[in-house]
Amino acid sequence: MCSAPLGGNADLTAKARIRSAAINLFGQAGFARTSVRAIAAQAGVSPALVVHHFGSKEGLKQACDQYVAGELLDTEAAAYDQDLLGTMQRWLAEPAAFAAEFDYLSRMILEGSETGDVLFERLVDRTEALLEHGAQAGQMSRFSDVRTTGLLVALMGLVPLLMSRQVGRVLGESGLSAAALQKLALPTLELLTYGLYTGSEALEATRAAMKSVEP
Amino acid sequence: MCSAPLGGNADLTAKARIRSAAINLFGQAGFARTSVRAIAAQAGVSPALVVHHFGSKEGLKQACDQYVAGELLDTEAAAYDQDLLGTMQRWLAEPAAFAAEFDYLSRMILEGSETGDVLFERLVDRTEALLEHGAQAGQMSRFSDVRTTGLLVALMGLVPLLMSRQVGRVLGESGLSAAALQKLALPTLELLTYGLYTGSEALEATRAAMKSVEP
DNA sequence: GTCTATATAATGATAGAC
DNA sequence: GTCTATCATTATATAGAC
Repeated sequence: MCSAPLGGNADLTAKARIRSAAINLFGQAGFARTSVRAIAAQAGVSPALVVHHFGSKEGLKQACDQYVAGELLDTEAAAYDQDLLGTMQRWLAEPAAFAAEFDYLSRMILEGSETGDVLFERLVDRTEALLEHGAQAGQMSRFSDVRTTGLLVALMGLVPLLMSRQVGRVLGESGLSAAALQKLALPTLELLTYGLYTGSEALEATRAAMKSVEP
Repeated sequence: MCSAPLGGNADLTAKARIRSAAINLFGQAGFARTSVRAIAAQAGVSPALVVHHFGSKEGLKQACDQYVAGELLDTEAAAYDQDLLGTMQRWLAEPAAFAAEFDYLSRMILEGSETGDVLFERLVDRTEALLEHGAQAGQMSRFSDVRTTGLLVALMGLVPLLMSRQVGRVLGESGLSAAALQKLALPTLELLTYGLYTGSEALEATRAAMKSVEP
């Protein structure tokens, strides 16, 4: 609510317009495939001004990283301390006002920026804490390795965002639209509630296989 | 077994050496960040020869796509018709002889090549079939939307490969090593066996929330 | 702060000799 | 098939006027 969605750029300062354009283009095409010229063109300024404000293309990227990470953490803090998966899905359900930021976030995590790595690790931390809390409250299963399980659950929550193109393709939607999320919600909950296997044969088989290797 | 792992390149033809170098470098750094010159250098040939054999950088990429996809499907066919998740984990457990191909496969899926998209859709198809078979045999749960559940399970199996860097980071391993896979195996099976939630409250809440939106 | 003009380097691709 | 040499384009970044 406090953060202005991108899009109506006319009244922003040139610096903010450049950053906004960069978030858009980096998010759409990735860092390497996006030129300073293209960013300048979309922002309606000269290429030189981009460098003047951000030092270099790399500097611009880091500014974008910081900005998006900040937006994310602010909004996250504002939206009570509920689980992150729910929070993210709430954002995603919004009328795509934050679509550009989410595309950028996806690139940030996929293209290996330091800020993205830190953000991801924080997500795993929170998910792990969520699992511990849920287990204590009796609402969630107890797992032998909570850290790794937290990693897996965090990945499950994140992967539709990271692979929005393929998810959209399979579901017959364009990207991670509201309709696509709608289709994902129930199956995700079913899978997390019933599990995939009806019995523990697969699990026991894996346990046995691992014991025979590890002595 | 029938496919020669990369690495010992000395006895290959120049064309094969170029393709091998390209798979390595594209897999490590991505398509846009890898130059034809760098590929030529690693293959020990001139940049011009790369273009001579493959027409263009884009042509080289498509040749790599086809090659890796072919390797994958061949090996897949050879390894009886078991489930893909198991097959992939078996490959991944190999002493990293196929590491380059897997890095490339990851790029292929993440960077949106047509071949990668087709490969992914096939993976979802197989996973869906696996779910149907498992449900009929009584070994797997029945889901309201088998297609979407197949998508989710396929994503779960694929995501450690696609995010090997972050997974390695969190697990204290370098990338998706054999040790990292070892750490992932049991928690994955636990999650798929017990599910995350002990009760169906979360599921029912989602069902209710969706009914109130959809009419 | 913002521009035009330009330096400098790297890129993908071509021409033609061997 | 393979090379050297080179072209044309594009990239990031700088210099300096306004």
